[in-house]
Amino acid sequence: MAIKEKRREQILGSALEVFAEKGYHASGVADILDHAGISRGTFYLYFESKRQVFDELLADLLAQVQEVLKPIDLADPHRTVHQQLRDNCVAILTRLFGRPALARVILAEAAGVDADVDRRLEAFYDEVISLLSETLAFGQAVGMVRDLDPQLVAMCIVGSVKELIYQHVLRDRASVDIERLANAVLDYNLHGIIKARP
Amino acid sequence: MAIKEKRREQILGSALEVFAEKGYHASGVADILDHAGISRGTFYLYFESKRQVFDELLADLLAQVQEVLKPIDLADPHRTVHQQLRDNCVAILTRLFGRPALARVILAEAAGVDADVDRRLEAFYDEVISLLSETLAFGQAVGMVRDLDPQLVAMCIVGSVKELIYQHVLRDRASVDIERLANAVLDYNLHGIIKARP
Amino acid sequence: MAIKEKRREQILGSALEVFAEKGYHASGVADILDHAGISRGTFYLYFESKRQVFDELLADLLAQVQEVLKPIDLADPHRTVHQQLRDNCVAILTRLFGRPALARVILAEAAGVDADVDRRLEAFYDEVISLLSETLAFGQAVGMVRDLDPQLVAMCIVGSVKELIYQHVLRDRASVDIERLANAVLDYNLHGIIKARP
Amino acid sequence: MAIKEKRREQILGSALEVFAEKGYHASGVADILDHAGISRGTFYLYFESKRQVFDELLADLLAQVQEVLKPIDLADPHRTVHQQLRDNCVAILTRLFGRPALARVILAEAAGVDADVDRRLEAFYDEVISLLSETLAFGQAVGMVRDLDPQLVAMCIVGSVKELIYQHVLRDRASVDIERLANAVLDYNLHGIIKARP
DNA sequence: CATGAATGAGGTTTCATTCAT
DNA sequence: AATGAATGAAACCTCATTCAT
Repeated sequence: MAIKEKRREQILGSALEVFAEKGYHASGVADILDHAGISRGTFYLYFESKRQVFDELLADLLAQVQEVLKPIDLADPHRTVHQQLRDNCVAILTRLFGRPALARVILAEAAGVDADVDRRLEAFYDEVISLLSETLAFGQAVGMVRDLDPQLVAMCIVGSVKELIYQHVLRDRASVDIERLANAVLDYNLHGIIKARP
Repeated sequence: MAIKEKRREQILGSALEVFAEKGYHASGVADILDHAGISRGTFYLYFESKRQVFDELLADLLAQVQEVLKPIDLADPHRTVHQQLRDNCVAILTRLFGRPALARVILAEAAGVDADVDRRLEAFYDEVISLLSETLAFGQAVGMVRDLDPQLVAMCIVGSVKELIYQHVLRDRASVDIERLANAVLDYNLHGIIKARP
Repeated sequence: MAIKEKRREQILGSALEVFAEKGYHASGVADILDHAGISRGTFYLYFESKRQVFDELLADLLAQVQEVLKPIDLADPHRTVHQQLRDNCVAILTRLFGRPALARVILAEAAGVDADVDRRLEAFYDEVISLLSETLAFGQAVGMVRDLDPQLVAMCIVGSVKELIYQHVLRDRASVDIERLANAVLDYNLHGIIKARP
Repeated sequence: MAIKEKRREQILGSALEVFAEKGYHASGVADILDHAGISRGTFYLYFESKRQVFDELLADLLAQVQEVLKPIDLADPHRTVHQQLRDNCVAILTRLFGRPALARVILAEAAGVDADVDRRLEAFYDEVISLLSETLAFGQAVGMVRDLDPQLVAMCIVGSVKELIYQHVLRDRASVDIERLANAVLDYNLHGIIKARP
């Protein structure tokens, strides 16, 4: 049993690296096979198709991202809202830069794989945007957040984070200063770019 | 002469719609053929390969986007900086929402088509980010822009705009209120989300 | 009328050069068109197919060769048999080296074009071999020719001449010493290679 | 291991027969597939292209011919020069008539397949002619061979043998009297056709 | 007579998946 | 459980031929 699970993991790991390296369409089943050091037959003993492997990977990846995002608790006595936001930023950046392959696949390769995959990605981002949107609306209700369209701004926030990570994973800079990035994206999102009139 | 150019346009148009509809990999040359109402041979009379069609489309699309972006002129006596920024926003949104297929292809389908295409996209965004980054740095020099990392924030801005558009074309809402979107994304980028302490 | 015939000749000429240059299969109709400076439609106004052009060329070529070969007349009071043989050799070499393209096509490109063409070539060589064979048999009857199998030796003779020409056209040596070649092939065929015991 | 080699041989064998039967250009990969009783995919598992199959065949065939040709040893105490020549003739005729498809491909189908193939054929015949030419020159030096141009006569000899074989495989006469052919071609080449004056 | 854009059958090649061992 | 040779549907592309202008 455990051995079976191990094989699956091994194959998934190989697939992740291969997909991250060459993209889904440019990667043949043979590439995954070579990377994992197994034979064609074995692959289909554990997975139904190349597509299914990708599906499973994607589910994993999305779960990892979601796992890291913690809702903001205005009443938390130990950490200010700003600290919580910053922790969230650091956490997600840490996780994604800790597994650049993961980030590459989710941000650069997933789109365009398949109509199904596209729908799942869409659903995922929908959820993240919804969450953010609600958080923003709540922030408005308590007077912390400016007068803005929560839905639209939620999209913008998601986009700003995605692009920041995407641009850094793309150039696979091994060493990214996560703190600096977190501060930058947080500050940008909170205060914008214009210097306020004194 | 003119007829030849027309055919090319017709094929490119069909290809654009087909790629937007089904994605690059899921679209066969046959799909483009059917859509354009021409035969295999005709296609290869005008293009060398499916890949070349995509290349040409992409170049077109990127050019259209770049064409619309106007550098900010601080000394313009007729339009304030804010107006210029807003004009840019409206212009790019108008162009992309006016051709949703275009937006879909550039934002959702292009990545993962090919290593070459990926490089070209990367180069394109590099350029946009560089431009923005320089503009921000200049803004800082004249005291309009806050203390921030121009490079990183440029990425964030690009991401926020991309995602906003992406989310709207994805759900192909025929009627988008461009004014509202432009105002939202501009306001977000200028002032962030947090209500300033009075 | 005359103009029509001229066009045909022009196309045939172009086809001959193109086929000689690149071979039948490697030459597209387009190559012939380009060489002749005419358009696709025009070509099919004068010929039914690429194949038909080749057929016509081949017929032409074979006719030219046959035209040159004169039967040996033992009773000719003006020229000895040896002179007649030598004249034949010189004549055929002159004609073929005068039109190297022609020689290339008949010797190197014709085989393998088509089952039909193969049959026609076969028939042509059959005829030449038969003629030679009969001449040899007659030569034996009058005591000039050694005891040998006329049919087999006819084949050998044809082969020796073909190869000699083939090897020279292949390397398209512009200047071939026809006299020397004629003497060599004639001497070889008459006396063989072994020095007779004195 | 052995099984893989066997498949290759099987495919090569089928290809040889198909090419011999219909010629290179008239044969599709499908014909080879049908003949071998395998599927498209299997073919491309063992060969990169139809062209490569032909290349390999041709190399094989040329090697077989070359393998059979033994240089003449004037000092051989066991076999006279005449015997050695005759053995060579018998050997090459035996090998080629033993595999008529081989002979057909090498003599009738190879020319015109491709510029590359043409070059390889040319190189092959060059070598054979060179060898023969040197042998003739040596024969002259020791006084066995008449006064003749070794290069040209070498071409003639090659041509005579080629044509003899070609004419016989073309009509695929299953039963050829190799002894008779060998004697005929040898006698022809040694002594020519003219009865020596007593 | 001439044109050249259009055609489409047919060829080659790829690759995810199966199955006998 | 594992293997890897075999499969064949489906993709891409070419080019001799046609036909509307």
